[in-house]
Amino acid sequence: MTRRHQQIANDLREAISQGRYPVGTALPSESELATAHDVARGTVRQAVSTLLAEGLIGSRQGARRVVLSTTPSQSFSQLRSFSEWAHAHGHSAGGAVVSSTRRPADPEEAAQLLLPVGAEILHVARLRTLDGEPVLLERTAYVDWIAEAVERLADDCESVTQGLYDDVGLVLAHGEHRIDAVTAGTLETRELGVRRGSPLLRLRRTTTTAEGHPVETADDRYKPGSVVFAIRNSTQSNPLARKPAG
Amino acid sequence: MTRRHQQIANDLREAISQGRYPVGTALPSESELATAHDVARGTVRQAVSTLLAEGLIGSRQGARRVVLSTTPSQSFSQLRSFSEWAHAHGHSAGGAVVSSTRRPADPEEAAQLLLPVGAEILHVARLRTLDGEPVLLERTAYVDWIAEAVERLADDCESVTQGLYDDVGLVLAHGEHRIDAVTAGTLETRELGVRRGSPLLRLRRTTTTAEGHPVETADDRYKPGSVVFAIRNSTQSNPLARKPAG
DNA sequence: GAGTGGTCTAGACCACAAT
DNA sequence: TTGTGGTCTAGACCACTCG
Repeated sequence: MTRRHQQIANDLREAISQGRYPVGTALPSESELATAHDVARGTVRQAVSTLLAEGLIGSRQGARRVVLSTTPSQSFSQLRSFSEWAHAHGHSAGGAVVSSTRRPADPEEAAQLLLPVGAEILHVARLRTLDGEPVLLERTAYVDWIAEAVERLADDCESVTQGLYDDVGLVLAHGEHRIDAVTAGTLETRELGVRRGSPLLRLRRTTTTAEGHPVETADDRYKPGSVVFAIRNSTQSNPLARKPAG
Repeated sequence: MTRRHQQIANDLREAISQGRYPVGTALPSESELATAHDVARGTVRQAVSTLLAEGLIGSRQGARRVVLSTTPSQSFSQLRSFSEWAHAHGHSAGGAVVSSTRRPADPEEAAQLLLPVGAEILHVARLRTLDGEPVLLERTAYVDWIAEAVERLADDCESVTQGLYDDVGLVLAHGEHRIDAVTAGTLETRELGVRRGSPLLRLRRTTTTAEGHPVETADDRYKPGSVVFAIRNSTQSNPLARKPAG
């Protein structure tokens, strides 16, 4: 079932990406859109608010909404799942488990997963490839109630997210991400084929279910030049934060 | 004037950050909040939708809203302005102009600023310090209609954003950011005091006015260990995108 | 001053979750 | 079955922008 506000948002998104409203131009007014789609004004407002949150348009009281960008941002699942993201861009994704061990959580992992220090977790290191090229080394700590399902996955499983959904119906709904740069260590030097000491883009993330229960916390290190992270923000919606390192 | 929905959002944000609703617990229902604040249900929904966008809470049809995090994210102005961010964290910010020249825009700058290649821009390199320590080398290209105001700023101007607002009333409203990792070059080696070839966190950003007119495009390179970028996202709101490098 | 988006109300019905 | 959030309506008033 597509809701009316979704339909209106889709229509606008498509019109923008097709160039009917170039960057800098104004969108039709709320009342015009309401009349055109035969809905109440509130429904139109709900539709444009999603485009606002996506950073596609800007809004100011008294003036018509303005197009800021023509390229929509990606879905959460694409951000979370390496393979889903790769496929959406026409690349093939691969993966291989480097190591898989159960051990007590270190203080950092315990804090991220809301567990007591020393609680048992499953630690998995995976090498991910894009079109056969290694681009990413991923170290993940899983909470124990999902550990068995993770261990049942094939070593070269292409999509961990999909595998866990198929097996136990797990749906990941929220994520917290921290991005910084680090130096390649011994493991990255060997697995990613980079020089020792070269820069890597690091993404640390903790993912939770819809109820807010932590499932995994990961440390992903990207080979330089392979991936860029992009954010649009504004006075009206601000997802990105700069933090002191720690 | 604080709107009623803002007041409700502030109350909830404060209650969450004070631990009245720990991570994982449920918020009161919409109708309870509506009764408690003596407003219509729509007003409550507007309030909780801002917390949803901030990633503080999660929401599912049929179940009460759940607290995901107790730490609010920062404002857009803090992200844009290095000095404002520093002050909010109890640090002192400094700056010094390394170079300032007018020259034709290169293809990358022209594309970001929606200018023809070769149009004149003002290029400024600045070293930014945190508590006296150099942490960031910033190269910015400004469009010509703001160039004179930028040149009027003091060389050790602490906040460029504030200076431009005071001088010509410029307000920056939207930003697009791309994050990756690069290797320190000659200039960074000298100014940031890092070893040649060491990793730097790079943030490239383009900022526009509320109307969507580009004002500046910058390339900021952070000393490793000085800052981390953080993002919260979910199936319900997704600001961050992963892009193939290019 | 006319038009626009921002706020707010008071209702209605539906889809989904919990029990 | 009951309660919850999600959708939608039809109106009202206000703050702001722009010609």
